Amino acid sequence: MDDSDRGAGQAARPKRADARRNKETLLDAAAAIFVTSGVEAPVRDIAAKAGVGTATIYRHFPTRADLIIAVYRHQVDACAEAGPALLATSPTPHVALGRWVDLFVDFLVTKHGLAAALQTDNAGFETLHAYFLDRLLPVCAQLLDAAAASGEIRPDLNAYQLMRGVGNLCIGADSDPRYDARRLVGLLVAGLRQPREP
Amino acid sequence: MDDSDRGAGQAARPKRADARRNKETLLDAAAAIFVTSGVEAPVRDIAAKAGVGTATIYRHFPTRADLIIAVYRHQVDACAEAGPALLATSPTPHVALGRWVDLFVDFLVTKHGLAAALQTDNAGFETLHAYFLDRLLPVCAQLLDAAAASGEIRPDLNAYQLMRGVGNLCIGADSDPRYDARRLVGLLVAGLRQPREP
DNA sequence: GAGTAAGCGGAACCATGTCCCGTTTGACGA
DNA sequence: TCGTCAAACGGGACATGGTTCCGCTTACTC
Repeated sequence: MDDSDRGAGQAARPKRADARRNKETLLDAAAAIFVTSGVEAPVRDIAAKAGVGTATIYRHFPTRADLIIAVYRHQVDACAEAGPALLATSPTPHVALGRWVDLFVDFLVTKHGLAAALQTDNAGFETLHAYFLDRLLPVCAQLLDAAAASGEIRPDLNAYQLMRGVGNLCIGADSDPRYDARRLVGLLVAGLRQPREP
Repeated sequence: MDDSDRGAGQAARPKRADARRNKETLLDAAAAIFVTSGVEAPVRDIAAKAGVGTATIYRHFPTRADLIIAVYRHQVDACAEAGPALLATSPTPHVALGRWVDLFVDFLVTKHGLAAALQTDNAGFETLHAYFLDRLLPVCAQLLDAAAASGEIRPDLNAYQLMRGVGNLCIGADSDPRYDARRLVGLLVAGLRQPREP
């Protein structure tokens, strides 16, 4: 599952061995740089760290979003797969939703600048936004529907808005010790709860 | 109250008439550009619109934050002043808090890119962040304290976190019809409510 | 009306994203 | 093993946008 280029899917794999090696090297370099300088680090820095020219980055990852997606794909997948599992093992759907959102928040707040990149309307990041949505929105919707069906929460907020809200709340959560995104997200999810049956 | 340079405070007023005129012109131009291109619009665009050189902008407004603050100062002041008034005229402190937050959200979502600029950690925007905090945090704290004192909400969230949360939720609220920041903020404030006395 | 310094404009400089082009090199058939 | 050649490479060129510098203009003072 970690040799993403080989075989399945419509992704064409590079023919030359050095190309594949460079792609790996770039992924490692990018991951390292993202940790220290955030996901908006200069392209040249990543290229330098990997010991390649800038064009090589663009050849393998046409947009920055492609690079970010490639670096975090496994973790996003893991988050997506955790959804149904949580639903199955949690006492109630609302608890499952809360746990899953916590997972998502933990992922986001540890990736310097990722939450901001997700929400920015700069060109070139729609792909990133779209990827996250594509991968996580169905999971979120499933949890939300289950919680709504059980009557625990008000049924009138769609998954998209919840995901955006959570993502937004995570912006800048690192780099500001006074701000606790988990807390705020917790309040937001609490606000979802059905006041009571009248 | 609209000739901000004259007289009071420690703000030095430009001596020459053309300088004062240019400052006004720049404020008008910036306000117009902000509406169409957002608060991150290129400096050259604003200068061009005002018919001045770029250096003139930097002479009057050393950082972009200074310009943004100058453009929106009146509206921020109005929002700050509305706080105590709402507290006095609303049925309960929690209602006052909700109304005030709505006011703030309405302000933010109509200023393209302002919420994002407030939260970005790019250098040069700390001043902006600081100004908003300086002006609005005390008001928010007053409302929050009143609501906590009345027992309507849990008392353990400070005003800073609330403001950041609200600000964050407003990011990108324009430019995405599927996302309704007012709604999400409403849920957040609802989540603040005391569950019940046990 | 002349002197002077505040203020001005725009060119210059720097950082960064993006693209192009001449060169290198891995893959493969002879 | 060696020759061929297109894939892949590197780094320089270009575009954009923020910031600063410098020679010129002009509003104020006397």
